[in-house]
Amino acid sequence: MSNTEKDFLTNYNIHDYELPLTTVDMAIFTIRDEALNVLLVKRNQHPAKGKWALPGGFIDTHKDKSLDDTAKRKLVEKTGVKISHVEQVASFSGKKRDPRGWSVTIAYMALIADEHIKLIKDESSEEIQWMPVHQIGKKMSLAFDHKGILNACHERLKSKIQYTSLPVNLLPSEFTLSELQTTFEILLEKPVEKKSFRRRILSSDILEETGAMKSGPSRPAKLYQVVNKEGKNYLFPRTLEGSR
Amino acid sequence: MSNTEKDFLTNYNIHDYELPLTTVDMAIFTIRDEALNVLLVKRNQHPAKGKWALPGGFIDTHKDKSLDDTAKRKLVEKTGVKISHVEQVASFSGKKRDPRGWSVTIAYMALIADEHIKLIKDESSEEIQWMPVHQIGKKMSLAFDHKGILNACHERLKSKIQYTSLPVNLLPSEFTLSELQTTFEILLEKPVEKKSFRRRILSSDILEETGAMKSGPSRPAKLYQVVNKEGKNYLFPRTLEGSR
DNA sequence: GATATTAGTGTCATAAAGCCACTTAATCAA
DNA sequence: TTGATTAAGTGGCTTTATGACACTAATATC
Repeated sequence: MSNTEKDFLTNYNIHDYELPLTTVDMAIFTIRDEALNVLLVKRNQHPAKGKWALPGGFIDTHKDKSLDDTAKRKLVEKTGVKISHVEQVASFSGKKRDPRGWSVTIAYMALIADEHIKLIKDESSEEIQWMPVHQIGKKMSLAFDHKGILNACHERLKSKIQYTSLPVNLLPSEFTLSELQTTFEILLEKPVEKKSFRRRILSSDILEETGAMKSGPSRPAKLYQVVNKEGKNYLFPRTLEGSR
Repeated sequence: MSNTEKDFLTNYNIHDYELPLTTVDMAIFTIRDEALNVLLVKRNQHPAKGKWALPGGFIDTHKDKSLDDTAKRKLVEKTGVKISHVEQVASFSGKKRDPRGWSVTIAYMALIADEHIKLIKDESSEEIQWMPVHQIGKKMSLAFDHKGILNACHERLKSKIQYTSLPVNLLPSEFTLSELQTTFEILLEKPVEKKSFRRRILSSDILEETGAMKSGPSRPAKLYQVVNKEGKNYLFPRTLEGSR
C-alpha cells in the first residue's frame, strides 16, 4: 500500500470518481439605445443546437490559469474587449440542467462600454447579437437554464448599483454626469433626482473632470473620467431610493 | 454522421474532454466564547494528509440534486444541524491549488447557533474542532488554498452584516437584544451604539417578543425571536457605521 | 434677440444614525 | 431593609445624506 502523498498522486486517476461537467457561462452587459443589453449566441452544436444562449463553455485546462481567465478569454473571443469589469456571480448545478449529465456552471457577468465593439462570430456559434434584457422576459426561451443565470446576473447588477459606483463600467472612458445618471436610471428602472445624484457622485471622489466639455444642442456639459483606484468600486453609505 | 441531439448524446463521452476536479468547501461559522469560530477538520487522507482544512469534498452525483445539497449534506454530516443559513460565496480554481490536477471548488458559508451541537467525526477526518477565526491569522496554515477561501467567506460575512440582519442566524432561537448587539460587535470588530442599534433592529420588524424574559444578575431582558419570513434577510437603508 | 433645451446650483425638509445622559429593575452585600 | 452595583431600556438633541423643487447658466436655433 502506498503511504506518501507522492505515491498517492502517482496512483490517482481523476476518472475514478464521477465528475460533473464544469463550465463557465457569462452575461456580458452593455447599454445600447437607452436599454440594458446582453450578448447572446445561437448554438451551433448539440446539445440545444439552434437555441440562443449566453456565451460560455468548457475550461481550457492548458490555457486558463483560473476560471476568471476562462471568463475573460470568452469575453475577448466574442467582443475583443480586454479591459472591463468581470465578476463572478454564482454557480448553477444539477443533474438535469444539461442533458450530457450532472453539471456545474460558474456564472460571470461583465460590464462593457458600447463603443467600437465588433462582435466576433467564431465556429462555435451560428449567430451572435445584442439583445435587450427586457425582451428576454417570458416570450423568448434560452438554452439550458440560461434564463435563470441571466436573471441572477441581472439581479446582482441591480442590487449592486444601489450602493456602488459599478455602472461607470458601462460607459466609455469619458462621459457627462447626465449620461451617467441616465445609465443609473436605465438600470434602476426609475428616475433619479438630479441634485441628489450629482451630490452623491461628486462628493464620493470616484470621478474627476477631464477638462474637456461635451457640446450638444444646449448648454455644454463637463466631461468626467473614473479616478483610477485599481478597479475598486466606491460604496455609498446609503442606497439610492430613486424618485417615485 | 449523427445529426439529432439524441444521436449526439448517445455518442457523447464525458471523459473525452479534460474535466477539472470539482468540489465543495464550506466555512461553518458560529459564535463561541465571544469570538467568531469556524469548523476545521484534520485531513485523514492524501493529499494534504494531516493538515487542517475546511470541511468539504466531492459532489455525490447520485445523492445531491445541486451543489446546495452537497453543502447542506456536508453540514449535516459534521454537525447534525439541518436548518440554518447556507449561502454560496464564490468559486476558486486553478491548476495548482490541488496537486491532483486542475480543480474548481465552490465555497459556501453556513451560520449556525452554538447550542447542543455535537461535532461528528467520520472516517474522512482524524479530528474535528472549532477554531477562533482570528487565531488562523498568519501563524496557522490550512490545506490547499483554504485560508484564502476562509478569508473570502469571512469578508462576505463582514460585508453583509453592514446592511442585513444576517447575524441573527448565529444565535439560538431566543435571545436578548444585548446578546444580538454583542454578536454584531464581534463580527464588526468594533462597538455599536446601543440606542441606534436597538432603534434600527426594533423598527425593522425582523424580531418579535417571545413574552419571556431572561434574568441574570441585573435587570431582566426581554427575549426576542426572528419573525418567520422564509429566511429572508432584512435590508437596512443605511449601513451601520459603528462607534469609533 | 427671444425661446427652447439641457447643465448645473441653492436651500429647506426628511429619515436614520450618532451621542450621551438619564431612568428602571433586578441581584448582592452588609 | 437599604444602599451599591449592574445591565436593560429610553429621551432627546445633533449630524449626515438624501429628497424635493425652484432657481440660474450657457449654448443652439429660429
